[in-house]
Amino acid sequence: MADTPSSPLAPDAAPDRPRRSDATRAAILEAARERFAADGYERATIRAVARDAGIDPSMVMRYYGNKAGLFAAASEIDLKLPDLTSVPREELGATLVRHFLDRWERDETLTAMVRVAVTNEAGADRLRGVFVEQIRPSLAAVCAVPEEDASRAALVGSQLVGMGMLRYVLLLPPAVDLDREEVVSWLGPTIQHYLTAEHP
Amino acid sequence: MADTPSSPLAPDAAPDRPRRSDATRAAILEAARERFAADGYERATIRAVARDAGIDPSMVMRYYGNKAGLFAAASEIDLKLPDLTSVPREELGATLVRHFLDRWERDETLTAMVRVAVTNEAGADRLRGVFVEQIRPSLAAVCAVPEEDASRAALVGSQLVGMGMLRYVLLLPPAVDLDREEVVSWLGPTIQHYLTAEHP
DNA sequence: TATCGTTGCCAACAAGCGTTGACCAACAAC
DNA sequence: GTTGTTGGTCAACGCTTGTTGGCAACGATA
Repeated sequence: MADTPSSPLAPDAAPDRPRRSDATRAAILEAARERFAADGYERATIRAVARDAGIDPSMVMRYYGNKAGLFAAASEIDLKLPDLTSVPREELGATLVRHFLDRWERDETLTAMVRVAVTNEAGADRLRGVFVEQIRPSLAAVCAVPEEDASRAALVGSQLVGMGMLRYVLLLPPAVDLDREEVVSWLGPTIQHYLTAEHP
Repeated sequence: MADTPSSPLAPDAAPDRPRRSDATRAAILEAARERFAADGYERATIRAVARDAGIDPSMVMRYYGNKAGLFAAASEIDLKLPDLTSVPREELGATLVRHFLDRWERDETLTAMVRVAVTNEAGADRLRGVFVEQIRPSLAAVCAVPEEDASRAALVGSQLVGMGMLRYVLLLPPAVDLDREEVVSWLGPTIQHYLTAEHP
């Protein structure tokens, strides 16, 4: 469930020499991200991904091993969270909200991750991994009570994920209609509070 | 997609006389809620629901028409939101948070709805319906700026749904580990603010 | 030019799905 | 006691899915 099929190439220590199939691989990944984002894990079929990418389904299998491997590759994500210690303390909340709105709107990876995570255990693992490896450490650096970093990060995450759900996944009209800076000015202080308050 | 198959009984105006099959129907619904909650729409198979209920798959079809009808029946929910106008104004937030934690923990209906809504359009409709018909009107009665009732409700919903996602669906450890009153004392003021602030 | 790994297509497989219709047992009404 | 209705099983259908293996064209290397 967690191996790297890559391709029948050099068995080891091959520092990723460019392959003739790189364009195809990229097309597959892009199609996969779109399908996973639109349909979730089960309804996103390998056949549909292949069709979108303009190739045969068996190519997807060759390059990514199986459906789980395809999702693993398509859901790799680096949130690129900024170094929060160099952000003016009173702008932490707004900065984070803006960053997440950006990340959510740049491509469909986050939507795909959430849609899959909700009904697929491997997807849920992936999302928890993002939380543990990226969100939590980044927030810990500026958390008001260092030993509460996990729960504070969970609170921040709950507000950000919740807005993402309503606005980008469920497409609830009043959430979609909020304009960007409106979201920032509402959620910013909330995040700020979860992060910097000494006590609830 | 939106008819009521019920059963081959009186064609109309039959005020739901008890049927001999009521126990079976209830068993099917309970099994369905569990399966939808655990697996989402696609992976929750009619065969599995029938197995859990101890009957034949074709019974599910007879009583609920098809899979969509089964979900429609299993996802009927009344949040039973209290009349917020009779809640002391400064306790609005805490009251709402407690109510939602209760509702989420009483049975698996909410988890099922969220799990399905994320990958199934009918499920998403259902959840948006709950928002429009139950959450929004209830909150509108106490909204600080009446003409902003939709966006305020979306903000409140985003925080509540987000915590529900992390705590009951994704089972993110630090969100699961928060104890109840801790959640109330963090989210309460947030909800309170979204609801009663004149301005972000 | 001959070789060999790579890229791609095609056809098929086994399994699982939602759904259907025929059929039987128990009950209720007359 | 017969008859019609209801509750339930069984076996099958058509379809889609993930996945596999064989085979042909291509491109670099020798």
